[in-house]
Order: sequence, then structure tokens, then C-alpha cells
Amino acid sequence: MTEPTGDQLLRQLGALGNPHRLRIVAALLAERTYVSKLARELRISRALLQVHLRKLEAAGLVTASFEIGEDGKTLRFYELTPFSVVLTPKTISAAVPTLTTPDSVHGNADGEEGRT
Amino acid sequence: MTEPTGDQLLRQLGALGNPHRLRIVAALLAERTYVSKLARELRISRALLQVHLRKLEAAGLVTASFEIGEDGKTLRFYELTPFSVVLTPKTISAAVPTLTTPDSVHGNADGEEGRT
DNA sequence: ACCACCTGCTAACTTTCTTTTGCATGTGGA
DNA sequence: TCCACATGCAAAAGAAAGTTAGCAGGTGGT
Repeated sequence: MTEPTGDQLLRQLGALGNPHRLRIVAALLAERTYVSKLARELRISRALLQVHLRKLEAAGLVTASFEIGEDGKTLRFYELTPFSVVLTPKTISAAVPTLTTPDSVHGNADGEEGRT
Repeated sequence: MTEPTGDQLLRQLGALGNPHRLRIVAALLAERTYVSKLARELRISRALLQVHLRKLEAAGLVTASFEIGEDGKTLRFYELTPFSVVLTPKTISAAVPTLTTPDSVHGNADGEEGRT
């Protein structure tokens, strides 16, 4: 299953390339929790945490789910997805050809000699 | 030796989280080359390529060196550094405590209640 | 009812990337 | 000398990311 497409890989890299998000991952490894609590632990605003969590979620690194706390309140729990990404020139090189980013959209995949 | 500090890891993630840079890595794996040529191959401007190369270099993923081409011209060759980064909740969690980013600079480890 | 928490969302700002343009310099070959 | 290529750097415009602040609604407990 660890055969990320270029875009998928890019999303994961983008999601992990931020100190807050790395901390979030670390925190969630220690224990799954709900947003407000996590925000308090990391000492960042809920709004900010939410944005970061979404990015992690979009990359498939964490998952969210609603749960009812002991006091009957609805809490949104987040937990880690047991991912494992190996970054080496090879793995990257293998993913690159599957990049669909608005970058490869040249309409021209190969060809075109630079000569005049 | 693969024991990146949080900052180091962050730099590598930041460096790889971009389609152009992933392509650059892939291209350099295929063959080491000099800037102008690489720019032609990737079909991006030299100026842009330079910026990306610097970022990769700053993260220690590629290295540069001057060399004299057959025609006696000075060329700046770039080549890959055989890196290998494993991303899992654990490896990340292990790196997080060593993050020195202007983020951890709270000067205040605990304290400050959220009260109004 | 009021307080204490939880959730979600948006508008506005600030900061950091990304990319383009253009200039300056150096070398070998015709 | 002029052309073709290489290198380097910086200013400026555009785009994306990161943050803050504030509003709205929901539930349980006192």
C-alpha cells in the first residue's frame, strides 16, 4: 500500500513540512484527543489548530471522528493513521512521473529539442 | 547518521514539498548536470531553478561543485546526496523535541491560563 | 438563566514562497 | 569583435500559507 502517487507524496510532504504539524503528529502519537484539548496542550489557538489538522487529514495522516464525552458532550477526536513514508532519491524518482500537479500540465510531456 | 534533528528534518521536508524540487531530485538521480542544462531539461528558467537548487542544497539533499567542461567553460554541477528519511509517527515524534524553530521560543514553557 | 466548554466558519492580515525580468560578467570560437 | 553559453544576483509582482479575531450554535451543570 505504500505506493504513493506523486501528488499523494507531495501532499504528505506539504503536510509534514511545518513545525506545528509535526508537533501535532507527535502529540497524537502520545494520545488521541479532541481539538480543544489538543489546542491547549500545544498552546495554539483552536482556529489555527483546525487549519493544521485539516491539512494533515487531507494528506491522510490523521483521521477525525465524533465521540461523546463522559459528560455527554460531542467531541471531535483526532487520531493518527499509521503511515510510513520512505524518502530517498529512488522513491522520489519513482513518484515523480505520476505528478499531475498543474505543473506537468504543459500539454507537452516530452519532445521539444531546445535547439532553434 | 540518519538522526535528523527536528530542524533538519523540517528543512528536508520543506525542501521536498514542491513539485519542481521533486523533479529536480529525480533528474539528478538520472544524471548529474549543470544548471543551464538542467533548466532546459525541466523547462524552467535558470533563475527559478537556482532558487530551488539552493533550497535543496540548504537541506543537504544535493551538493554543488564547479567543473570545467570540455570546452573549457566553468560549469556548476549539482549532484544528489544519498539521503534516506523515514517518516513515521515515531520518527517524527522523536525529532519534535529537538525543534528549535522560532516556534518553541515561548520563553514561557508553561503558565498563562486562558482565562479572560 | 447563566456559566463553562465544545464545535465550526469567515473575513482580514501578515508572512513566506514562487516565478519573472533584467542586468552584469566571463570564456571559447568564428 | 561579435555570438553563443554559462554563472550570479536582486528587485518586484503574484500566489499560497499561516494566524488572529470574532461571531454563532449546541449541551450539561449549578
